[in-house]
Amino acid sequence: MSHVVVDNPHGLDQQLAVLDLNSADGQGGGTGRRYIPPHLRNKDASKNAGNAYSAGRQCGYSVAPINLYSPGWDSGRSNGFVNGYHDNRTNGGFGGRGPPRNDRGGRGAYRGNRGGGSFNQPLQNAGFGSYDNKDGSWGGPPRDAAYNSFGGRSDRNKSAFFNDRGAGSRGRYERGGFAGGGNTRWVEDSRDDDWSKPTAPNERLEHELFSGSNTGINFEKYDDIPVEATGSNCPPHIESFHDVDMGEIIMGNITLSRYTRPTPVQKHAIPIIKSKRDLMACAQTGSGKTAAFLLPVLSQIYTDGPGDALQAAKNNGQENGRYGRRKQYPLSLILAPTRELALQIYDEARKVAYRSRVRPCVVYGGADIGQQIRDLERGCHLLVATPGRLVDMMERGKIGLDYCNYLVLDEADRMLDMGFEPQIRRIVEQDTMPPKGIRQTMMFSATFPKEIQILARDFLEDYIFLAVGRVGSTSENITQKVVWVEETDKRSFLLDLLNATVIPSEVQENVTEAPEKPGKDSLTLVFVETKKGADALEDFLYHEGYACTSIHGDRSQRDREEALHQFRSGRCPILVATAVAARGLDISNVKHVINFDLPSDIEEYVHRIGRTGRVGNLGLATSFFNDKNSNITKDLLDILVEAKQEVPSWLESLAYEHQHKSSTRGRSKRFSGGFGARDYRQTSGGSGSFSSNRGGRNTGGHGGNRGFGGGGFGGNFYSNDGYGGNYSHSGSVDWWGN
DNA sequence: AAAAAAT
Repeated sequence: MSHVVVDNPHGLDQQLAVLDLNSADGQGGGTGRRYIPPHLRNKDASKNAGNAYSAGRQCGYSVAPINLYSPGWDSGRSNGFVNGYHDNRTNGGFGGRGPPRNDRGGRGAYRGNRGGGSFNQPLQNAGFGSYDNKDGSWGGPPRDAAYNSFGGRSDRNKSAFFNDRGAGSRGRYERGGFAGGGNTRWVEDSRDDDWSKPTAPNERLEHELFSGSNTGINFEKYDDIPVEATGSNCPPHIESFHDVDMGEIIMGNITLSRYTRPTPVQKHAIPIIKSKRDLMACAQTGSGKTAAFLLPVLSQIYTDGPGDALQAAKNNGQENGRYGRRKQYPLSLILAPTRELALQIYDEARKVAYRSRVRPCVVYGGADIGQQIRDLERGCHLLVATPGRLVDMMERGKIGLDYCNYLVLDEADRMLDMGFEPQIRRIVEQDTMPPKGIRQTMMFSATFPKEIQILARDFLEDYIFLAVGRVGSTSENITQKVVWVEETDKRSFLLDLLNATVIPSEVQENVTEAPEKPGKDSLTLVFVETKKGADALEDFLYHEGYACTSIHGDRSQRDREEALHQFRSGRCPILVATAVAARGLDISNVKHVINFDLPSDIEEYVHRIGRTGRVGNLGLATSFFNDKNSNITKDLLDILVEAKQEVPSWLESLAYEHQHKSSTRGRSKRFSGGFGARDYRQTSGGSGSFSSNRGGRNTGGHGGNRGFGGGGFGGNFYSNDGYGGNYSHSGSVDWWGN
């Protein structure tokens, strides 16, 4: 880890270059047009049409709505603001974290970890301690009383007081058809048989969970997001959370979360899930999809109670004597690709589970498994997990999926991409999980390539396919800039960029902090391609005096979480990250995403820039482009055009050249490009050239696989045959030129 | 020649 402190004097030319990105763009001479600041771009409503695929495109499925929901029931709609996203949840959720670590000191600490492999810097309650607290509740006194004495849910504490100490009373859980009994804690916790009734409030917990999420986002744009639902007997979508009866607890937590209106994906997914249908949804994180499944699933669990799982847990408890409750039988399982995403979902689940008897848990690798086991043993009704660690837990006999009637695969494409398919199949098919048709299964994926289709075929029963237009990524609430920067100039250029912070002069008066010290309201996410590069760049920025931190896969889990926390909280408003942070993470207030290194894969690009401009906010994405990035030229151009962004002329020429040079070349990655979310938008949006542009990847002979894009959706998508096809990893060229 | 994820 050498600190290459580049001597960057912030030369005048550089500054000018940044302040006028157009002239900086390049080499090619720049595009010579005005730079439209993000806050102005959006005013042009006429540009809005961009991302709509035609809702009219039908896929051959009759949609015969069932009227399951009485629309009359208080369909009070509110206007304007919707906070219904999982932003901030970490802020809120981890409010109870220990005292903030000193930026600098802290950094020193984990910096050691990365470089040398020495691993012992004491990090106070970072990372694990944090979600230790989360549940301090149930079985006993909170573990980390100092930080979060009542960390757990009030109700749990309550029941702990009432029962744990006083020898559990009851047994009467009848709802699921069981006479309860015995004195396992399980039973104690369900001393009130009715899971649909809220438990006692707990101010402290309430504050911890809900105080942070107050983004007040103007949501108007969301009404434009196209959603298409196909499948037999698709229930009608809702317009208000009140249009479907989710019960007292859910409605209370919706209110506490300040969700006023459902997002598009929620409008559709909630009634589908509530009517017990399987679901395959193409939607991005940031579209509100976490709540879209958590709300109805938990609502259903509250209504139905624990059912057989209670008995199972009891038996288990008896078998294990006083060490009972060894094995937990979650009623619901959510699988996610990355640890951070799992945590994020878990944090959201805690909110939705507030004042309920449902106890959410999260397990993932890189953290002390013993601690996670102990957490599980306090009860686990809803489990959020990364696949590897869950398999581990199952093999250790800590988790039984016998009663897991709700299964959610989040970011399914990403999970497959990361090679989790064996683990996923192990979990879903080769264990004790109820079969499809019995359990209810929901899959979420940004793309819908063949691999996902097969998974859907195998895991889902008579499902509804939901396609939600992309919210953040390539839509117009993100201003995308591509700038030609040679490798050697990247650092100084970055500094200039950070200093300029692209705060348009028109709004300078509203900016309270100096641009070079972006406050919590303007976070900057800098992506690099390698872990080494992340370390090096962070060191560089650090020496240049920026409050920054970094995240990548070689850092300890604790450091990753801490870094994320520092970033989210605004203490380190600059985060240098590898691909680990590209997907799924929902961090509010990311105003600027900088692709210090462009990825080789356009989907990765889309995911990255999607970290900004979230939930209706405006964002800026700046990408450094040079010779090394020729492989992404064409795709990048497509994206820019599609999102109605300015296209540097040099990029255009390059794309043209490149296309000629490599017309026979295949595309990278299995399905990264094939029909990304953008495809399904775009193809039906009328850009006929789009699919053909994308070349031999998966278009050939495969119309049917293109989701609902290329017109072939109806065909072999639902049928179990017809997969044969050209999904070969045909010659690809990646970032390294492989 | 990367990254991610169970250890």
